[in-house]
Amino acid sequence: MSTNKKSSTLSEIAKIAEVSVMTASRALNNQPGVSEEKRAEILRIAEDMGYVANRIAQRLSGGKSRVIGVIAQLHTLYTSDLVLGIGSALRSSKYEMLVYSLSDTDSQPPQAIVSLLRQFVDGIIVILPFQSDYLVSLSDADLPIVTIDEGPHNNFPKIVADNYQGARLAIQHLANLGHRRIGFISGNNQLASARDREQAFRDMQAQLGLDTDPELVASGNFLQQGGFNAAKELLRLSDRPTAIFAANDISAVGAMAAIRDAGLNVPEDISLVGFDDVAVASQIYPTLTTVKQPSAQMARAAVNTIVAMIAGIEPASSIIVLPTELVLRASTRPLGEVVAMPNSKRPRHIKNRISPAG
Amino acid sequence: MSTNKKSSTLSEIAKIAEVSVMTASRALNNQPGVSEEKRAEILRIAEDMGYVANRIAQRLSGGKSRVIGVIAQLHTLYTSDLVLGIGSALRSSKYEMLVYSLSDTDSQPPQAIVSLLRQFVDGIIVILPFQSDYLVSLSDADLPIVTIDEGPHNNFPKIVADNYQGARLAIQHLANLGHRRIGFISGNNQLASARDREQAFRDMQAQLGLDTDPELVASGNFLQQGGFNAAKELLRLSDRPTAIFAANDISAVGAMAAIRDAGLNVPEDISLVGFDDVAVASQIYPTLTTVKQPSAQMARAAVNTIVAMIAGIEPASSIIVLPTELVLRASTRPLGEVVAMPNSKRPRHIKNRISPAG
DNA sequence: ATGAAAGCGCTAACAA
DNA sequence: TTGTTAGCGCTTTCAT
Repeated sequence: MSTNKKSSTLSEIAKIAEVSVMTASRALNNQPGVSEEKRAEILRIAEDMGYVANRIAQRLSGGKSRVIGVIAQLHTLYTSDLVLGIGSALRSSKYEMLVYSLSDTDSQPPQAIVSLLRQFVDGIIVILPFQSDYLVSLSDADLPIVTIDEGPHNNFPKIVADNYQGARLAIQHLANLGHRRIGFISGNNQLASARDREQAFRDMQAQLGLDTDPELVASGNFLQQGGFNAAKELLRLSDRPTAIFAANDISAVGAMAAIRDAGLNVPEDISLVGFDDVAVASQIYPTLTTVKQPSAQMARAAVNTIVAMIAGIEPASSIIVLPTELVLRASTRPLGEVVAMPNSKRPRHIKNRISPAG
Repeated sequence: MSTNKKSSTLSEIAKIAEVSVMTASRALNNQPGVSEEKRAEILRIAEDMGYVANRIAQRLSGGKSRVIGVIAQLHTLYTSDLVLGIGSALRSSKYEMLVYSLSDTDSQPPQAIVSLLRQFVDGIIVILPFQSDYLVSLSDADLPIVTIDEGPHNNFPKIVADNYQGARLAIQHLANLGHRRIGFISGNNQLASARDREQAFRDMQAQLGLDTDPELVASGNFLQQGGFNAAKELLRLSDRPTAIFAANDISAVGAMAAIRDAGLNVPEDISLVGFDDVAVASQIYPTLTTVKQPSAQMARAAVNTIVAMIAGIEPASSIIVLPTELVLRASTRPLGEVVAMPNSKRPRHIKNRISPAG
C-alpha cells in the first residue's frame, strides 16, 4: 500500500505531480484553485507515498496544527474520566488530543508547558485543579481556551455540572428515606463545585427541616484521607448522624472505611452518598449511591465549544451547565427499617445488585 | 519581572542586545562562541522579556523539542499510575511530557498521531496495550522509543516488571496459608505479562504439589467483567477452590463481587490475591492482598533510558526487569482456621438499631 | 568571537 | 487555474 520510507514532504509530492508546491498544498487542503484532474492526481500520489502533513511546519507557518491541548490532573479519577471523554469526543473530529498531566503536588503547569502548548496547539481545554490562578497568564493570548469546572479568576467559557442540583437530589433522597440527621463531608472549597455542593446541603437542611448542628459539617478535601478523617469526626458526635453525604466519591470511600473502623455498617447503621460516580463507586462494597456527573456530556460540550472557537465562532454562552443525576446503589437505606440479616448475604434494600462492570 | 506581552522572539532579543540572532541563539543554548559579557547581557535581556524559545521552530529547524511523547491507555488504572510516574520522573529533567491516550476500543494509535508525535517529540515511551503491532511501523524511524511491558513484534528497549516472580510470590503465600486448591483467573494472553503470570501459576502448581485440575484455570481478560465471569466459573466447580489468584487487581475486584454474589465471603470462604496494587486494591473491602508492580521505578527506568537514547547513548541492555513485591492485606487467611468474629470487625452479625431522630 | 546565508516544511499574499 | 515570493522562529554551515 503506502511506502513508509521517510515521510515524504509536500515538495516531493509536488515534484512528482509536476506542479508547484502551492498547488499541491491547495489540493491536499481542499482549497479552491485547482483543477479537478490535478487535484485527483495529487491526492493519488500523496496517498501513494503515504504523505502526512507536517503539523509542526503547518503551525509555524501560521496555520493550524489540528491539535487540542488538555491540561488535567490525571491522578484524579474523575478528571481521568473527563479526559477519556474528551478523547472520544475528539475522535469524531479532525483534531487530535495531547494531554499535559499536572503532578499532584503542582496545582498549575510550569510556564514551559503553557508556552509549549500555546505554540503548538489550536486550543486548550483545562480541567481545573484546585488553583487556577495561572489561567490569567493565558488570558491575553489569542488562543481559544475552555475550562471544565469553575475556579477563581476564570474568564473563559466554562462547562460545569449542576453541582447544586445534584447535591439537592442526594439530600432529598436521604430525607425521603427518613433521615433527619445528616452529616456532610465538604470538599475543597477553592473549587466552585465544592462550594455549590455545600450550599445545597445547607439550603436543604433549612428547607426540609433537617437537623442543623454546625458539627454536622465536617471538612474534607476531596481526598480519601480527608473523607476518612471527616467521617471520624462525625462519628464521634454524641448524637451521631444516621446518614452522611460526602462531597465526592473518594471522600465517601474514606468515610466508608472510617465507618467500618468504628464497628458500624453501611447502610445498616449509616447511609452514605457520594458524588461523581467514578468507577470505584460501583466497585466497592457496598456499592455507593452517588450523584453522577455527566462527564461524557461535559467532555463533548467542551470539545464542541473549543472547536467552534477555533473556527472563530464565539460561544453563545460563557457557561454551560449540565444536569446531574442520582444513581441509586446499595449504600443507602430507609432509616430505622428492621431487617433480618442472613449470614450469607447482605441485605439489599435497593434492587441494584453489585454490578460487575465498572 | 517579565512582561508577558506577545512571547518575544529570538530576533527581538538579538536586536535589543545589538547582536546577531546567532549570537543570541548561542548564548541562550549555552554553546561556545560567545564572550562572557555578551552571554550575560543576552541572558539578562531574555529573562527580562520573558523570552521562551519556540520549540516548534527549534524542532523544525532540526533541533530538539525537549518533549517526550507518551502513548498509553489512560482508562487502565495501572497504566495511569505509570503515566503519573513518568511525569514525575520527567519533572526533574529538562523534558516535558505530552500524553496521547488510546481509546479503550482502539488498541493502537491512529496513523495521524504517530506521525504527529514523530514530527514533534524527541522520543516516545509506549505503554503497551493489548495489541502492539503498530510498533513495527515505527521501527524504521530514527526516533528513540522505549516500551513498558512486552508484546509481540517489539524490538525496542523495554521495561518490565518481574511478573513471573511476582506471581510466584502470590502462590507461595497462598500455599503457606495452607491452600492447596487454588484457582487462577488469567489475563489477556496477548500480553507477555499475562502469560508470565499464568506460567508462574502452573509452575508453582507442580512445584508445590497443588491441585492441578485444568478447570482451576479460568480465563479472564484483565477486566472487571472478565474477572467476575471467571470467578463464577470457578465457584461452580463441584470441588471449588479455597483461594483464587487473579491476574490483576481489576479482575480480582470482579471476582470479589462474584464471590459475594454466591453468598460467600472473602477471606473466610475464599482467599483472594490480585496483581498490580492499583489504588482500588486498598479501597475495596476487604482490602486486597496483591503483588505490587514497581510502577514508579519502571517509570523512572523508562525515562532514564529514553533520555539516554536521545543523547545518543544506546541502552546497555534491551530489557530491564524490575522486582515485584507481595503486599499483604485482608483478603487472604489461613485455610481452615476457625475464627472468632468480634462484633466490631464482622459487620454481618451486628444490629445497631438507630433511634429515630427528633 | 561574531555574523550572514540558507533552509527546515509549510502557507498566506500576491502575481501571472 | 497556477506559480512566485515571502516568511513563521529557529539552527545549521560557512564565512569573517
